[in-house]
Amino acid sequence: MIKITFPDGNNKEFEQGVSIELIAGSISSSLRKVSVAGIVNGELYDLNRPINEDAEIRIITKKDREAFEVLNHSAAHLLAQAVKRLFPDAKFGVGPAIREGFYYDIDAGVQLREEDLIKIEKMMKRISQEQVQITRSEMPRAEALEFFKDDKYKVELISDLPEDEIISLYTQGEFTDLCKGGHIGSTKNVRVFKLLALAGAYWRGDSKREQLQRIYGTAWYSEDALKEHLQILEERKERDHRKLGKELKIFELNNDAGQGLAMWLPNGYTVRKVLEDWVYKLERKAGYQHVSTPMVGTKKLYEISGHWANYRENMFPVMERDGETFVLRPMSCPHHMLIYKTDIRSYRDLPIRYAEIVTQHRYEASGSLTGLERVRAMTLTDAHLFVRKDQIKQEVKDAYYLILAAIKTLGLEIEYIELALRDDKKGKFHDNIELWNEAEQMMKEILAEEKIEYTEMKGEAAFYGPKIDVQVRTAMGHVITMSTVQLDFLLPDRFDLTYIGNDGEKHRPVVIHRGFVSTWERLMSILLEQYKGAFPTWLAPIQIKVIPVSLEVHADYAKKLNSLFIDEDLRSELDMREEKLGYKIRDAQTLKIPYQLVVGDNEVDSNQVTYRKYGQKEQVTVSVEEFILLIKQEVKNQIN
RNA sequence: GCCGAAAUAGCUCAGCUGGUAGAGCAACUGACUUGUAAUCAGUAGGUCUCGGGUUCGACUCCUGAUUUCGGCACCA
Repeated sequence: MIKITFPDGNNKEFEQGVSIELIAGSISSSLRKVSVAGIVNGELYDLNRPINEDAEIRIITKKDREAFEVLNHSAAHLLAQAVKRLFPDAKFGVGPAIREGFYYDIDAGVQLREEDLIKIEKMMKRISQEQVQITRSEMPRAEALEFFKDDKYKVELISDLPEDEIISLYTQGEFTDLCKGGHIGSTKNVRVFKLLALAGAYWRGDSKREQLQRIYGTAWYSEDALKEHLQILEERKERDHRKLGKELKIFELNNDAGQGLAMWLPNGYTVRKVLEDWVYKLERKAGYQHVSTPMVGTKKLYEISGHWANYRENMFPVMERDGETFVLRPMSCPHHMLIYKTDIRSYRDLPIRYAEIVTQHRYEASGSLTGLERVRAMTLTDAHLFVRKDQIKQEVKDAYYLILAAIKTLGLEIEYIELALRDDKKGKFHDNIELWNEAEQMMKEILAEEKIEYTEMKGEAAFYGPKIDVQVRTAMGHVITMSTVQLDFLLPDRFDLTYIGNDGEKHRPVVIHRGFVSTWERLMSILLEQYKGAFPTWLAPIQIKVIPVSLEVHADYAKKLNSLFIDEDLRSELDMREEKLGYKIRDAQTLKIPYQLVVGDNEVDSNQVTYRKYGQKEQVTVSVEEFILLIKQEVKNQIN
């Protein structure tokens, strides 16, 4: 007999070799029906996998997050089996469950086309109907290498496992896959699914290696759930900043201007200017000094910093004149280093915080360009903090909390905080391991002291140091970096930055690089998606639309109001077109203008306004003074 | 950059198996003069992304390029 302990601490004796399915059944038959797998001593177990020793278990039912993973993982196997039937030469990379479904990386022997997905999906349905048992087996590593000898990808995966590893396999009918599990028992349980996309994906994420074809799909426990998911995918398109940016006239991308070179339209630039002014004030209050530096610099400048060696491929082509070579500035740290050097610095001067609204150019790979999210010319408020070592922690924390406050004001949700560290594999990191360890250790201490939860990302650091990245999720489901605080012990060295300590000796300052709320371009894309284009009043390009009921009778009053609002520093527009009232109202609503004012006899007679707030049905009538007060309060408090 | 797909009027889209294009909205003109999501009528608008080819004839088929989209890689 073995002892099975449940999550609530209770335990019960079972025969050795009992399974999750049997345990669930012993509790109730209804529980058994909704069970899909179990966690046994921290490991994911199939329903029928024997449990041979005392164990803490948790039964996973269809409602649990893990159940979705199990189903989708099995769907990936089903996909592979179907591909193998249709393309017998097919070889397989990896096929995991992901956040919203699954994928499998496949080398089908031929180039798959999108229309093949239909055939593959049909085959999957057929295999599902065959109700093939999915069974687990284990074999020693050497045997597994022999078993998979025809699939070079699997061989490579197995070869990377330790010598003494027992390899687990899952077999369904004629198809066997290398896999840790767990799975869902039978192909009949993978009934509701849809293949969504065909894409390229480099083997092992390495662009120097072969490119496999990745098929994405999603599997659910019911038709309704699948339908709902597909509905969500549709609705996301409504939030897409590219669509909203066009509808609301925020920005324009035109090939004659150049790929990834966005133009800000009046509405977009208005929002950007509000953001710029806001951030400028925040930085001033936080003790930053603003500087301004040129958009072009010598190649030499970036050779000193090390950016030329690391990123020359991602810079715009060089310009040469009179024996000098120039580049369009891809970032601003070198300039700020030089500004630091304009004077002898004392330990009493530090920290020095330079901020700048910087336009920078990067020749991003064509395939990575995405609306305003990823562009080749971008403007951001960049900052470099020059600090003593004993000031690092406080300055990093202050910078971090300033970022957090800003993100909160913008009403954005943080997906997670990432600590980007170096790893041994990539060659880009500078080679002073001692400095690296010190910097990484300090970042970890800061995060621990502030009780900030974070995810470690090895190999994601900048070449000069570790960084704390604030990640947000876009409407389309991508995670992108919003803000960053980076610790840099390298560039001060390269630029030979010094300050005089209280010992009278020269010391090296440390630089903290800070990206505040990404670039204005990317921030705009995030905000558009966040607000679905309905900007809060303080950001809205047009805050008020004044609509006279009758052009003849109410035009003067409408004009008077509009001028009054503009004098009060509010962004108001007048709709004097010869159109029907309903038409103008619809137009104002479509443009998602926060305050829509319809003025007619009632308002003229009483010197009042009747407003309708965007997103609300009700109409409110107040005095003009009251309205101005109300809206100014809202702007001042940056209410979302 | 790589893999897959797409490109038709300012915008959103239709256009069957090849016979040189159509709708709605927007624009313009005129009429209507309006109290909370589209008034009516008319006019104009297109090298069907750009080259090359097949064909009597190409928006449609083939081919090359460009851009966009979905991914991958990259992201100082």
